[in-house]
Amino acid sequence: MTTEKNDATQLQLADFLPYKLSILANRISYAIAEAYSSRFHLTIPAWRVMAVLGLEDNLTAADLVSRTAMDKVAISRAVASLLEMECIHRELDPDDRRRSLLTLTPKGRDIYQRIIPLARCYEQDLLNQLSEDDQRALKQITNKLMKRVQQWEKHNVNPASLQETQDV
Amino acid sequence: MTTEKNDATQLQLADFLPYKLSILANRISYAIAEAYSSRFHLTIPAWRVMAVLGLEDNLTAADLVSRTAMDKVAISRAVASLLEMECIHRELDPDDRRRSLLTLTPKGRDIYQRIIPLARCYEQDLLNQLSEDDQRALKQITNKLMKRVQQWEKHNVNPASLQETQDV
DNA sequence: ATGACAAGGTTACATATGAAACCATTGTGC
DNA sequence: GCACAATGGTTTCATATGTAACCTTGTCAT
Repeated sequence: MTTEKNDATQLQLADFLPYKLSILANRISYAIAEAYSSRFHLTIPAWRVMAVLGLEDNLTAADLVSRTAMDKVAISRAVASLLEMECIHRELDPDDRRRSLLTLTPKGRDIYQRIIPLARCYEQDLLNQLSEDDQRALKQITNKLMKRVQQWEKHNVNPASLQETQDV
Repeated sequence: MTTEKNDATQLQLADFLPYKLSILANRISYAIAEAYSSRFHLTIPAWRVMAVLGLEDNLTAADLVSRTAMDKVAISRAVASLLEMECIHRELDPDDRRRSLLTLTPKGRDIYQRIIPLARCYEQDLLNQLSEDDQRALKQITNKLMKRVQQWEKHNVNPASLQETQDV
């Protein structure tokens, strides 16, 4: 381990938290996606839509947007592909014909229920690397970081100008 | 907070660790990228290349691949755009004319040194949300998780088949 | 009613990305 | 030396993604 200079004018990418998180998260997501895409030909967005519909029926595309943090174009495309695969069923909302209500088909539910244990298996394997304390800590830490990022986005400013607003 | 069923046949996306990490990391990266791309017109891959070259001169594209976890096509494109912006300089390696050696230009180094504090500011703002203990814990946790993901990739198998090999 | 504007979704376009084919150079076996 | 494999990098092509334009249906004030 060569201890590089770590002053303000240097930056070791491998020690830079945002970089580390990005690499870690992408590799985890990619590994899991590999598992279910090879078995069920689902993309990540399509799987996320199914995951939400597995918990709640008769959702609109807008509901999916708010529950998945994906934009509406991605939802639209994921829905289109799931319709073609006959994993979900769509019908117009009689009360508002701009909306359509989405539900898993039996086939979709079957696939859903086969992916769940797969996904949980990966997650559990990761959690098994951590002590109980670590698991609790990780949960708290990600929540804190997420809250802060949301503040960045809400205020649409850089952290320097936020440094006083710890109390928001 | 409606406490949903949390048995093996259901999955609350918002509580699914890989999903949370993915959303968190992407939003952090995006926010930071927004800051330097708007100021300096750099993409994420281009910035990563500069970050590495800021620490070490005369690297080849292959060196960049191994130091950034990006594939060689991404490196090639980032290098091309940085050359056009005159942020880096390229010369053939006299010992092996397949290789070329990359170095920041004065202009590139200037931009580099203006991005560093910006990047550190965001990172520090995130770390400021955490206690000292949390910061240490996060570092350990990400290291542990990363090691495990590398095992997944190395063995090219799903975690079920790895569960005995905690000792690798 | 009716015209302006908002909401739900889809389509079109421009850009980003990755896998595989490719070109040039170097190393290797004979 | 000379075929042939391996290495370093770039280009091509097919796919993925985001932004903006768009179409349809609803809402609201007049």
